Amino acid sequence: MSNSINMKTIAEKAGVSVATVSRVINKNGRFSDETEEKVRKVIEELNYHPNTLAKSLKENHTKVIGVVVSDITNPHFARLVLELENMLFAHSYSTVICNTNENEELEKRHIDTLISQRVSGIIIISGLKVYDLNEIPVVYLDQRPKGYQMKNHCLIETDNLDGGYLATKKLIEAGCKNIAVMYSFEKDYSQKVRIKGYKKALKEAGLEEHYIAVGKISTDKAATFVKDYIDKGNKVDGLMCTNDILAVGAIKGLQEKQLSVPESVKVTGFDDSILAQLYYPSISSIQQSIDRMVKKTVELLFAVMNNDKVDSIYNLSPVKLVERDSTKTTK
Amino acid sequence: MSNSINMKTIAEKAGVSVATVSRVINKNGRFSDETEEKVRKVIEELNYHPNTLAKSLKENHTKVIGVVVSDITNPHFARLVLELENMLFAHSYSTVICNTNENEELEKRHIDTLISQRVSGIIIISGLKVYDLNEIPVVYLDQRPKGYQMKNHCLIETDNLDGGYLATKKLIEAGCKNIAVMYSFEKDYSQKVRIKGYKKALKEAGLEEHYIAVGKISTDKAATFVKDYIDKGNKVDGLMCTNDILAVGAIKGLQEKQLSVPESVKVTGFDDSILAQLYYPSISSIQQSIDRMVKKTVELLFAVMNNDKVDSIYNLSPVKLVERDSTKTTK
DNA sequence: TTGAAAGCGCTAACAG
DNA sequence: CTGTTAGCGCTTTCAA
Repeated sequence: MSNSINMKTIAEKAGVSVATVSRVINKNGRFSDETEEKVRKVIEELNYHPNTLAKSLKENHTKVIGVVVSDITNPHFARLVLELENMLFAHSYSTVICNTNENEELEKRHIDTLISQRVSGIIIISGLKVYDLNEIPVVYLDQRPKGYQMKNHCLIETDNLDGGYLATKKLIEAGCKNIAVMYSFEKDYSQKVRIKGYKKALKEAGLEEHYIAVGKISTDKAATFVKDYIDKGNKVDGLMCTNDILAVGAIKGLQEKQLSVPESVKVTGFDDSILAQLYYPSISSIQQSIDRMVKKTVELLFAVMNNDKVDSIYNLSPVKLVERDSTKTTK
Repeated sequence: MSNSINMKTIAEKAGVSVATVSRVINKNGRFSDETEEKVRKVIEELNYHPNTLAKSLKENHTKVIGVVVSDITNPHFARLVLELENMLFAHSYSTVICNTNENEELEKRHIDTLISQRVSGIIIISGLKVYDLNEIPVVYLDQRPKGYQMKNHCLIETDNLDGGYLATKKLIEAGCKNIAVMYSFEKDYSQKVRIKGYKKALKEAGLEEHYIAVGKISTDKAATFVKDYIDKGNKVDGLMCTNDILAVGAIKGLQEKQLSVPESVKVTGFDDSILAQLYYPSISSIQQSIDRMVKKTVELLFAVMNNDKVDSIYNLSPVKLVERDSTKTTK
């Protein structure tokens, strides 16, 4: 083991009992300044680190939260996880991050491991499915899981409807007439709602709907499918993509078809990730309130953990459109 | 606590002793098929998850590895962490990921927490400094820490010298005569060595060295500093950047100065991250052997954990140049 | 093949 | 203010 010195060692060296050592470590009062000093000195000298395992076993709760995420290399998820980890750490909680690769079997194993570790709570950013861990609090973040029920499950999500609507409206305002939506046909809930927003905006403008379905989300697929679409003789001058990765691929594809962005076709992304900021042309994208969502998530999780009363176990965070070059009008 | 049913519950329900339950769970033999079936059935029924805390406390070791990383949103680090997590999980280890924001105080707190959790080992990707955790094995990955000593510390790193050399050589071969290196002046060890490679290549070609130092790594800073450099009347037709983020910023800056890439200036990045692949123009970049490094790291860590003999506690992983548009010759 | 029981390091009730 | 001690859930030795 990493360390065989324990409270008993400290107690003996300091000439006190283990109870006293425990008290000073946990600042539980009931000891004199003099005693405290003695104990602290020994702890320092021996570079003692209390065993969290034993503490948790005894206290019947751990200060660790499990975070289950489908793909940490997706910049949007990475941001979410980073902020979660920071905020949790500030509350003296550790974070165990689990990557599922969108694999159900793997996700199950990860969750079992988390349960065995007796984590205090779990945050799930994968949208795969709903879990009934009765004893252990779960908050779903950003991705609405299959089987979700408003009354039973905690969910913090983004206003995808408004996002889809705002993005599409921007294209309409920029003068686009043939506006298609590009999405992955492995449609998760977020995408569905974003598409709803798209429809709503088109309807208001009296325009027709057009769809470009892509396989698994990747820039290559997006480029291929948009080229196909063009080859089939379809007209597009506006393209609402359900995320930034698709938008990047779409622009690549359009350019290969000699359609310049934004001159010939205007494009919007979703997530306002680093891709949208850095790509050339830079991509107008829907920005989510990451900080707000993370804050809400942690608050809700802690509330459930403490059995506090909560106003609502659901929260919808607002979005805004960040305008960049991909939707510039060139008058 | 998440679960108050324990081995005793299972034992009673199954009409056996806790020792037997433990044996079947851990497949330790010494029980009949009949007994096993009984026990497994009860476990299933009660949806029992053994308490890892108690197990670890008793066994005096945990199956968890701590990973300390300076910035998970850096795509290069995200890749590393993802692969580590996958590989560790395949070995039945959990991963606790800690983000330090390059903050020494925070890193210290994180490491203390990991020690208290009695993690079996720690992988550090931050380059901040060397830690002496005597009892607990540490492997430094990708970033050589300050105070590193070949004899005492485990390190898996990339051949930064060759990387810097290859990138610069590419620029030379592409006909560049005024080749500058752009780096962050918060120079970490990797950057220093990449710059060494740059010098080596220039020397071979009999060219002069030029430096553009940027503050904290960011695209904005990179753009600003490169514009400054041009404004001061300096000539550049080749730019070796010590990472992809700087390269992206540099290209932005050059373009704003009406210097097109690669026509007027050729640029190389480092890390071959998604930025290099997606940016327009796409950026030639040095690719590291992520999979190999991760594999070596885990192997080394486990070897140290098991007190196995190891050939070497150091490993240098090869790099290669991935050529893209930013260094294309336009003859 | 099985069970009883000690003990991992810690906290907290209880006694002083 | 301080110490003694039971017990958290598990593994493992020892005995049967």
